[in-house]
Amino acid sequence: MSLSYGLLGLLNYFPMSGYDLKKMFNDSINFFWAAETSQIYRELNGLEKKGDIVSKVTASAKGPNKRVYTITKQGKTNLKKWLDNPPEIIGEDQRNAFLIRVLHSSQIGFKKLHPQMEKRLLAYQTELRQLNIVEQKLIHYLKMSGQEENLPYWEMVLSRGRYVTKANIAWATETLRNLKSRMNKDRS
Amino acid sequence: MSLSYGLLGLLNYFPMSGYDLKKMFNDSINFFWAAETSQIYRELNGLEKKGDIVSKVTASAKGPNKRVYTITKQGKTNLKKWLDNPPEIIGEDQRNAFLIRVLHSSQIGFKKLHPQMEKRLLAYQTELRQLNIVEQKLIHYLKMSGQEENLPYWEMVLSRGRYVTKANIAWATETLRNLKSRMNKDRS
DNA sequence: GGAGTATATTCTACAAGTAGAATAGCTTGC
DNA sequence: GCAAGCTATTCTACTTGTAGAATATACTCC
Repeated sequence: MSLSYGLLGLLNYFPMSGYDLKKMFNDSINFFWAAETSQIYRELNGLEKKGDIVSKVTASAKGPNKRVYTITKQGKTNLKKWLDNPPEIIGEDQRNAFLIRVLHSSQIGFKKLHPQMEKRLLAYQTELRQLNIVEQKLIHYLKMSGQEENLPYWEMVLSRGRYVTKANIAWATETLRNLKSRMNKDRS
Repeated sequence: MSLSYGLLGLLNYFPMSGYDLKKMFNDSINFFWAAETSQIYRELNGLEKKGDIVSKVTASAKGPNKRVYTITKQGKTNLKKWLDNPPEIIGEDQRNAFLIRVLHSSQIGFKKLHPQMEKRLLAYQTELRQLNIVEQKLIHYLKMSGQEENLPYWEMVLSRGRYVTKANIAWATETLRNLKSRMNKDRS
């Protein structure tokens, strides 16, 4: 549900093929919602069947023909309706496989958890740098397509990414200190 | 995969029925991994078929017979093996339906996003309070079952919850200010 | 003109998650 | 004794996500 509206919202910027959409998706929504290519195409099929988008095969500038999807009037209405009617409990999945590992790490001990946490910290730091790169790309996208009105909303989402990533960095840093001091105690 | 090891790790504390497990899960892993009852039972079937756990029907203290699952030697080995061999990229899903809404909210405008954000802030604040309650419950669980060695790991996970929830609170607070000032500009 | 790369979509199979109904035993209180 | 409520598990149907193979066109550089 959320994914298909995420895609529909992007198609509301301008018509795109599945391929284009996937690329745009990778630089944007993908930061808070993962999706394989095959799933994106499946969602597009669903949206077309539903009547929220229509498609037309068009020559590509540099490749085989592509199927370009355009949002319909119904699609625009449905997008707004969805945005305007959030469920009582808005899903915010905290699904996090790493935390399951941490939780059960008494089975391997502080010493073996430490390098895993170090790796995680590096990943968080990379993520933070990525956010800045993505921001530049997005501003470019939006200006190119006369979508500046969307900029503030993208900034809100990016800001959230920074807050949470920084929190993760702070946590990992503190936990590494904690792990190290516990490792030293174990030795004594 | 992650879920089944999450459950296996809990069963490593002491034998439990699916029902008990679900209750314990709700007060712990559920904070960073959601699962329906039906899914937990399905995972238990899978784990038993695989040989990581065995079950035995036992009289219940206050209800119908229950099927109590016990981790096997193989299960303990597999749990450790899983913990000791994290994938190169450890999954940390940021799947967040609310951010998809924010991203596309130019379609409804700042004014309609504001109350949604307020609601979200309240949810974050509740979450923070919940973490403290859960912490007390968990300490109780662990002490009751002589699992104090696991306490530091639970504390790490809870600490992460606090960091991220506080980050969300800070973000929502800032964004609400932002939305309000933009709403005022719109009026002019 | 051939190899490599980017473009572009489809397909299959399976795993995991969602949602809730259905069934049924046992206890407690009236 | 029976209704309410907790205990306990199973079942069905469906949706979404994961993973990657397969197919094919077109451009680019050598």
